[in-house]
Amino acid sequence: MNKELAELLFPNILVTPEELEEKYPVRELKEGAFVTRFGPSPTGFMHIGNLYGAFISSSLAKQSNGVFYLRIEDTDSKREVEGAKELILNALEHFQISYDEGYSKGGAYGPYLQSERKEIYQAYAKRLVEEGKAYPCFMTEEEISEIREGQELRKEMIGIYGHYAVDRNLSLEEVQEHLKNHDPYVIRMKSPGDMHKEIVLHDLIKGDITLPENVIDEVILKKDGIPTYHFAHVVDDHLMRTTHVIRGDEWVPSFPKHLQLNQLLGFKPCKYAHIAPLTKKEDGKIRKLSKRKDPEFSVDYYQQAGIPVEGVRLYLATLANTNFEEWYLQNKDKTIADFTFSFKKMPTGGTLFDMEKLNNICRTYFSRLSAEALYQESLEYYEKYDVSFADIMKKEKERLIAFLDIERDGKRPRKDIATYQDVKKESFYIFDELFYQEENPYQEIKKEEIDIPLLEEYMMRFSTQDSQEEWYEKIKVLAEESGYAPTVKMYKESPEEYKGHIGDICEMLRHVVTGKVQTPNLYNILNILGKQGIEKRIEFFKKQ
RNA sequence: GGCCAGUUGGUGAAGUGGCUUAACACACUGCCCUUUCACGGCAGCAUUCACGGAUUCGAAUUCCGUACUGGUCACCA
Repeated sequence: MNKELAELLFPNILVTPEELEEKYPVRELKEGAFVTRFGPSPTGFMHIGNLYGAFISSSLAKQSNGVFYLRIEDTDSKREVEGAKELILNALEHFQISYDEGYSKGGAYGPYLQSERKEIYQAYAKRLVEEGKAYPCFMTEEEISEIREGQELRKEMIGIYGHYAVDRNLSLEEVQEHLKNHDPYVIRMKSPGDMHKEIVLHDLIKGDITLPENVIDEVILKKDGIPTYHFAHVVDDHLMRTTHVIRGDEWVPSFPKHLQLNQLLGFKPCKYAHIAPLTKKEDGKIRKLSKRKDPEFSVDYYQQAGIPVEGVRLYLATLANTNFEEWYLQNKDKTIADFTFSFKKMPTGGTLFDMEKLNNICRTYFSRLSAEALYQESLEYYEKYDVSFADIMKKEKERLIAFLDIERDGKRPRKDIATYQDVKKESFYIFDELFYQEENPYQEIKKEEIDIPLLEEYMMRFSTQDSQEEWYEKIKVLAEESGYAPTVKMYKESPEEYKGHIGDICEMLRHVVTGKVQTPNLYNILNILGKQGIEKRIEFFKKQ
């Protein structure tokens, strides 16, 4: 009778599970190779949390010479957002997370778009019905919510199970009757579970977690014949021969369902690793990053803000494995690809996403870059987000690179740049067309403290031919002649004897020439600007 | 409310019975170096690991209870 029921429900499904098993054979991979996947649903933009999961999954596959694939989980047409699939693709590409097979790329285990796999899911659903492990349920939403209310009132477990599963044993005739009336229905699994029994999830990150056995007759096929996440996950990850399911830990509570589904279908379950969600602090409370509420965590925010791809990747790596940061700091010439990630070093609790930390990582990253590389990367950014500055960059390439190259030697590179935006912020004063356009370039400094005649005297002696030592020597002489201490030490010993010290002269020069309190080595900057350039700045300053 | 997990400094965290008078990084403070700032170096920043009890010669690390935080209980993923 189950056979007849299955035919009644799925008359058009001819493909059998056996054929599918054959079509998608077990992958021939080396021992220890991971097959992982990224399974986003196309419901809007990608956010950093999604990227985090993709990053971990791909890293694990790559380092084990396995396979990482992209599967689009679009089983909810109501929530699907147009263009979201492209957003996912773009984000993966931008953050250099490549996949071996998957949506838009193809592969032997496709299709990788769940909406195109309807037949496959139904083949397995049909088999389950045949074996009496699943059944059509014609309950209406009203009936179900009525049951729920009663359950809440009696403090019972909520859901369709046991005697609440009234359609479990519908006769063939009753089903036919419903079908004749075109009553909508879903397919539910017939749970063999026992509420009082427990199962264990051997989670690769969190360790063993004991959970109650599933007893709920979970919906596996919705009324439109499309599977729920639970069913699609079990069928797909089996057929696509996934070895390790890496997903957010919000899935832990539904693991018993997945286990049971695997058993019902006769599959060997994958290994599971549930990663802790990225969280943020809001009003003093910690909560999971949400796609809907936190657009500032959207992946293109980072692009716009000029945060380098590698900086984000490095930060994701430090979050993913708690020992990564130390390793990276100690291995200055290595990259992420050289690091081996392990489940053991993944955080078990929620991880707070810290922009300041990201910032710092980017600083370190930029400090290791050559001036030329920094120039190229920034140029790409500005060509997209600030064309006029990109033009200046191209026109004044040598000048900018000379500037970026200051103090960029191996041992103690400067760390003033955290984003591409900082390139402009830190360098604008070397370009006349930017500097003189500023509304008030001297905001940061106290004008009355500048000794203009002294600076003018200094310019009489200035020469771009001077070496740094000669340059410094000239200032020293000037200091002595004009009542400034030639060394800071001397000034500190008897401050009342001097107007100030040599550092003050340097500072005045810096202020007038750049309008900034903080710059890289002044000697280099003066040389980039040239004698005329500096004189022009002094004249300009006098007019302010 | 049921079930599950987590709780170490301002922050992220290392740590799974003695090597911990708690690593490392960020932030902060002070000093040093330096032509200023920055960079860098040094030092300071939890005598204590949510709280209470138990086990033990010995616990941040094991067990029990309490509190708090988070996750989850859809024909969403």
